Amino acid sequence: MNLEDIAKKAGVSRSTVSRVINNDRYVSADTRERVMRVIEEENFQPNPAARALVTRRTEIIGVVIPNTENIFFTDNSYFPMLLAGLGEATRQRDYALLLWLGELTNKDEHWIRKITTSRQADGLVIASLTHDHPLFPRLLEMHMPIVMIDRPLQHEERINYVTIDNIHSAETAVGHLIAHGRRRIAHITGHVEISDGRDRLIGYQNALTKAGLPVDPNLIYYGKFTRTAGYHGMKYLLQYKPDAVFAGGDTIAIGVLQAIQEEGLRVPDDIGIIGFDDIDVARQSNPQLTTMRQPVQQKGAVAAQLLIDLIEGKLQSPQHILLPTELVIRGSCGADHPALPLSSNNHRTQATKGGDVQPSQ
Amino acid sequence: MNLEDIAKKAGVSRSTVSRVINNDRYVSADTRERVMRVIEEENFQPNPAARALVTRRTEIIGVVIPNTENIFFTDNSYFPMLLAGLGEATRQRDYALLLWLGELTNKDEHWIRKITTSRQADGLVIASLTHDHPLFPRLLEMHMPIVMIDRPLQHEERINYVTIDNIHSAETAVGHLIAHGRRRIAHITGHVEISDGRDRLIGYQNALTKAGLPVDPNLIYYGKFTRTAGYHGMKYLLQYKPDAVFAGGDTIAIGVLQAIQEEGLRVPDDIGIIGFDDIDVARQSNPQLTTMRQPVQQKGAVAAQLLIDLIEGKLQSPQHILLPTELVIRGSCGADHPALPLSSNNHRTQATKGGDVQPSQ
DNA sequence: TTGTACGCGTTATCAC
DNA sequence: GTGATAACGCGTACAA
Repeated sequence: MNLEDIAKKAGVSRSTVSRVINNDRYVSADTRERVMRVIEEENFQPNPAARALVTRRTEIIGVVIPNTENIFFTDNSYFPMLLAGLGEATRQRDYALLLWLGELTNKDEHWIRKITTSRQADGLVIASLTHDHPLFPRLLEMHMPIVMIDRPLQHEERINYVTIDNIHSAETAVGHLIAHGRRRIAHITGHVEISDGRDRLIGYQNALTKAGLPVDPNLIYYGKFTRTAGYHGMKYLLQYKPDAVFAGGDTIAIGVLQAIQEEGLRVPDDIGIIGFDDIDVARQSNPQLTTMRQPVQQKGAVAAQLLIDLIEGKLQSPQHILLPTELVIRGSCGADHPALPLSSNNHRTQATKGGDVQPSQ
Repeated sequence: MNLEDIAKKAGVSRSTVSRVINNDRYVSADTRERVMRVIEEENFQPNPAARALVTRRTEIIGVVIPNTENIFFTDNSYFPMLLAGLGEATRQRDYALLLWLGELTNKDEHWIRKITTSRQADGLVIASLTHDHPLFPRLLEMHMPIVMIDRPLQHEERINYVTIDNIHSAETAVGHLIAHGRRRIAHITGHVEISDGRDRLIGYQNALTKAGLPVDPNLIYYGKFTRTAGYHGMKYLLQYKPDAVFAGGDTIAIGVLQAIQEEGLRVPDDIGIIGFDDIDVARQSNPQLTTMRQPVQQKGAVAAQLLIDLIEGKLQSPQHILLPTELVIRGSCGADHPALPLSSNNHRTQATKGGDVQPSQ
């Protein structure tokens, strides 16, 4: 079935059918109806390849998740939620979603080339790209629009991205611990090759400095966004007797909690914990995690919308979007109410008491 | 850049370039080399739309996850792992992956039509489709190959699928509880509109019957594959004093554990638990979950491979593939060693002692 | 308002 | 071995 067949059945020419399908104004009401009827009858869909060939648009957006090494799909729910947001927005705009899951193998070159030069998508959303990934330099040569999730660590000014204010959010989190009397606050970082990891470290340092506290290198453990990193990091850090830990992510925080409890110490009494993300696990631990919530699903949705706006020429590059975060206070930090003088100079980051509609442990 | 341009640069005709790209035998060694050089220089990739238009193949497989209602992306890691497997296999075969995330909205009709009739993919992998989903009847009219993950509850004989032997696996799990002295074994099901949920229920009943135990309807709670269902289901079931629970999935089991511990009862002493899946959370609870492991990632990979084989005509429909499962014994069932006379008549399902390389709580 | 004719970039079928 | 050339199905000037 093609336009020609439909045209014949409806007693019109092929171009008229095309006009009907593309909502061209210059079609009389009853021709349109007649054609529509046939289209419905035949359950006809125009051939996307033929269409793409002439319009040079596929109405597909590509989503690249470059580093899959377990973390992405087993250790936490960050990427799944991102995908949910991306999928939802993509669908609303009537686009399709091409998913590229990466891995660091030898075939990377072929994979990268396929992603960047094959015109299977009209644009790309790229999540959590490390600045040293071979894909990075290729992005700059590309002809289609790109939106990165997380602030790129190079060429920031030229690249579209959507993220949160990691630095300030981390400052707020650590500031909260300080405000509640913690003095030896440790930090376990996520991947510092990604701005999410790096900026939270910076925010941590800022908070200490602003409070007149020393930044002790011994209290910083360079990890990854995994439970295992949190666990081992904490085991290591315990020798330096921290009274609180700011974890670069909730998954890390879960590992931290486990390590602390294994040593017979109490959370939050002996050591307070604050996580980051507010993903599922934050509510499933005992005590539940105090954490800096970021709108992960919304990040995905906004990224997709932005990309499509770029593709359709409704917006011009570069676009930089910051989404709001929120400190959610639960049991792990030892303050059952928000400290008062927090984040007064930034309207994007607010401290609120975290509700919990889920069953609690 | 197109074939014509490359041809000009290489001093040959367009057809020759096409032959080189498609590895046609009838090209002399040095013409091939000359053409290849130009292709490399220009970083040329043939236009997929033009190619698809004539070959009628996109080299893209579609992956449909029909019901997204949170569960898929926040409550457990089943679908992410499936996706990891699908992505890996797809990539190995040099295909791309088009992801369709569903939701039950009014726009479904449009969405379904787009999936089934637009030729953007050469075939479809469909995960966990409920038998009452509007997509189901449409599948049967389709012209491209389809592989379902999970046994379809209708037209099983006509549809390709890859799954596990849920019935026998559930029997083995429950049999294990029985062998260790449990007599009042409850069951919280997953979605029984999916074979994964339904067949495990059947296996549960079979095991009881074979052991001469009564099947008490009061001990069966019809739930979903979520932690919340497990939690509420268990709260409800406690009035009937079960001494063990077979949970339809690990996520359910986590909710069960939480509910039991909240009531001051001990696992496994007062109530034993066996889960299903062996996803991440199974090792993160205290006690860790005894569970029936299924190879989720492999399910995805095998489904993708099967679909591509079908597309390329290497295999004929229908194909039914069963993957092996394995009982992993940890702390929650109260048996620190496998019971002896289990699963003796089925080589696909083995009982082994579960190792744990992860830090334990 | 509708129809005609051309071009999009490939592959495939012929000749040579 | 290689080069013309006819599809593939659609959008879109341009003509009517």
